[in-house]
Amino acid sequence: MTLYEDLQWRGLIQDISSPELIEKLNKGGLTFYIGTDPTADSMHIGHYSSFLISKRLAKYGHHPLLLVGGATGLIGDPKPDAERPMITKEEVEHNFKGLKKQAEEIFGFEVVNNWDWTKDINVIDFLRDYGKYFNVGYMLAKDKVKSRMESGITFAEFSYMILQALDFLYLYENRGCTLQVAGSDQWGNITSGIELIRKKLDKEAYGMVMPLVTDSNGKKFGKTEGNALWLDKNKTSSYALYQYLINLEDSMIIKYLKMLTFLSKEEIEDLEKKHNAHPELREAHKALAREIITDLHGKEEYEKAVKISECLFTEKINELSSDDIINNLNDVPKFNINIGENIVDLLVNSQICSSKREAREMLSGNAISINNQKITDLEKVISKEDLIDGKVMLLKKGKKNYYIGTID
RNA sequence: GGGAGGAUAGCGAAGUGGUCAAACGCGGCAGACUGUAAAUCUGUUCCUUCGGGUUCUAUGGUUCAAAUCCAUAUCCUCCCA
Repeated sequence: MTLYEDLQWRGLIQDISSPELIEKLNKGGLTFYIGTDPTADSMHIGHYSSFLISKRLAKYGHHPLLLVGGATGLIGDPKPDAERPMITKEEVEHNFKGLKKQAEEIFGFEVVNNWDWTKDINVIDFLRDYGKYFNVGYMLAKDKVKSRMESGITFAEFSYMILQALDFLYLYENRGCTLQVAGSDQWGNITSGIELIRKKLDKEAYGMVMPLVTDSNGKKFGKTEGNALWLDKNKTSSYALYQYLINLEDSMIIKYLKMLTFLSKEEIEDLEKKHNAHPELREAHKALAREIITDLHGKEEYEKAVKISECLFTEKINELSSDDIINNLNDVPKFNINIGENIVDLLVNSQICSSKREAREMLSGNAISINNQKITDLEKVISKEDLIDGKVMLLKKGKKNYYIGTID
């Protein structure tokens, strides 16, 4: 199977700028880049899904450059709905450092920063050297700009595409980079860069975009409400990641395996058969979790996550000793126990519930259990009897949120 | 600079003097069913010492009573210059 066929089979190609690219991809030897802006100090699982392409292409003999936008992060890529809030330069710098380190650790390729070649361009040069190549009509026709004409868009964000085009031009001229890869929402920005290169240098550059990874409801992969799934294991534990992956909906799991792992066609087809025969065994889910967590955090972390999950979600849970809990479940969220405290106060103080009202609601709704025993008594007071071996407490909220209580 | 319109809970959006802690939809959370899945159904979704308390951009005002009326400010959108 050629590279292009492989990418196609995995569902990773939404669009390419020219059919010539197919042959170039299959031949190898291209320098290409994929970028992101430092809007947070850690990447999340969404970044992983798109940046993974760098490893795929590298395997076939291409040269990846990872761009973290220290300059573009200060401006903000227009979102379809609303203007981004400005973040401070210090914040961007802080975020940049975090992302750079992560990108190097996880993907292992060179990281470049567009701040380096953008910071010294003055306004006049910017307008003459780049602005002169952009027709406003062309810019207005871009989807992202169009969708913002009603809700409003500032000149800063409007100009974003010029900055990104300039990046591509710079990398083309200075690093021999002829291809930019990104998620499909970047299509407009990529074509701007291709146009700029064509107009200024009379040279052909290429673009390729991947479809956004979404679930059956069109929701972005990795977007759990509230907290993102960070790649930094101190922000999102391997266990939390494992739980997320193992709980993905069945109908999407094969698609995810293709897009997010390096498993071969044969291996995935085999998993598909197993999955269809016995979906409740979640073999495909487990394979996905294994591949991703091992790649991100390493084998040990993965095994730990499996172990914790097995302890908590099988019959084993009733046989756990306090030592088992302390030694094995260290990725499970913790809280402090005060003997003599009312159960409602405990839930609020430990931030398991956000208010007493909610805590009472949970209790009366059968949602709370201690050491696997349902608690419904609002007046319950925590005593030594509630601790396993007098040391720890295993508290569960809902069906799958575990917390471990310890005494100081 | 002139004119018009707007700002309501996480989001979208009703409400234009009391019956408003504020309809409805989405999202969230929980329960049932299951397989730690999806779909579906049910409940819930400001805080509370369960008496009540604090909310509808902000500040002042009118009124027995304000999300609702008035004034000023801030922000946003559109149109004209």
